[in-house]
Amino acid sequence: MPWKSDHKAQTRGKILAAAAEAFRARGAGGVGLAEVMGEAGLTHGGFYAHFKSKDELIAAALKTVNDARVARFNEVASERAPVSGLDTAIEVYLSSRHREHPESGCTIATLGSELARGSGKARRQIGANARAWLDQFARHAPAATRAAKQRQATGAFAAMIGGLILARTAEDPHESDRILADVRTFLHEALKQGGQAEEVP
Amino acid sequence: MPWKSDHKAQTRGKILAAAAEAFRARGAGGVGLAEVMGEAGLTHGGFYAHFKSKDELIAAALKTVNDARVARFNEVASERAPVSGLDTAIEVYLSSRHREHPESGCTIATLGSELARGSGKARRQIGANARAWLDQFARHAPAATRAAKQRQATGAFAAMIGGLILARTAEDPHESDRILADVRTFLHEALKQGGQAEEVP
DNA sequence: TGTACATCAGTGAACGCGCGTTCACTGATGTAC
DNA sequence: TGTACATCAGTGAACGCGCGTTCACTGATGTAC
Repeated sequence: MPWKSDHKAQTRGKILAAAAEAFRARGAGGVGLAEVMGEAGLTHGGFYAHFKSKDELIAAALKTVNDARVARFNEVASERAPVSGLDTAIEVYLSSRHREHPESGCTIATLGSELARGSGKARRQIGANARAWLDQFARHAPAATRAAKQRQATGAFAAMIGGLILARTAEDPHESDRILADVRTFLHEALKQGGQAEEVP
Repeated sequence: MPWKSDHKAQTRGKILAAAAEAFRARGAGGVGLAEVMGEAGLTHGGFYAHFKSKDELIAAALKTVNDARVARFNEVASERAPVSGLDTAIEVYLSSRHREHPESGCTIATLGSELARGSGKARRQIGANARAWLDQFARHAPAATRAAKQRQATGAFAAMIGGLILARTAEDPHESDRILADVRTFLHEALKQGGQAEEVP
């Protein structure tokens, strides 16, 4: 064959990386394919040799980036025991570093609302990304029962997503820092005190 | 004068109402001015007799709709005492009704991530909307001190926003209902048990 | 070892379309006589 | 009361632009002789 056997796969990887970064930074509807291809060092015409449509690119980029993020979190969370993995996630997620770098951050906080309005592959994948995190967080939640773990994971992830979005809407840096700190404290306390004992039918 | 004195103000109101609905349903970037004007019963050419730019329309629609929502919540919350206003907000916000009607719902959950990326009047207004809710919720939070009220308001609002977004990304209705229920329970317990006593320095 | 070839990843012009914005105009209306 | 007029809210064609997608092509490459 005229090109190295992994050449096309490598190019595809470059496109996916450029897409994942650009879409998170400026929204899926806010970034054109020409821009993504340009950032991958290519011209826009070659796009359809790699993906069937923009929708498919968004879905593939979401999956690639989320699988890597979930795997990395799993490693970090396992290392830090006996601190609960969920408490670790809260610290990393609700940090000024994450707030300032949407392009390398959580896909739900940046693209959740936009993609939930759609109906194609990207819509399905953002749902899968959310479910992957809920499952992962439930596995690392401090509560005793399966149902209580799931409740802690869902409540905490919801507050992380909303807290990050709130912090990003605030223009005053002090207000934004205050929001992140308040949600962190709120969540650590809620996980310490509640949800272990009773079942809600 | 050739038209009734409030005629133009009424038309402006129709445009604002159509805009607020369309932008929340399909995103600010996902709706054209021609569509907004059409839904207001007008042609697109007349737009600039009412607003200087699309950015200004978005900002004005965000403000109109949020002022009304905050005022309405304040009434409902005051009626329902001694149940805390924050607990009332949680029930209404994290409902299937709200999940299924983004076009008449919270502007932060639908447009927060998108507009936080911008830099014009719309960006400034979405920040103002968020601050208005945080202040309002803090006023209705059950904790004793000002700082603890603010912490409860911020944590709860963050979880409401993220919970609603998570519920909207889920395609399975049962999973979506489960998410809403779990965040509601998580928040009611957190507000019952935590945050009243100690100060975090 | 050197050359001719077939492959196919990548190029760049072109498509129809909808966008935000501008502008010359039209025609329904309240006022003045 | 009836008519002529001035106003200005609203119309609709036009602008330049960027979008997603298509397609005829080009030229760098590994293989065969």
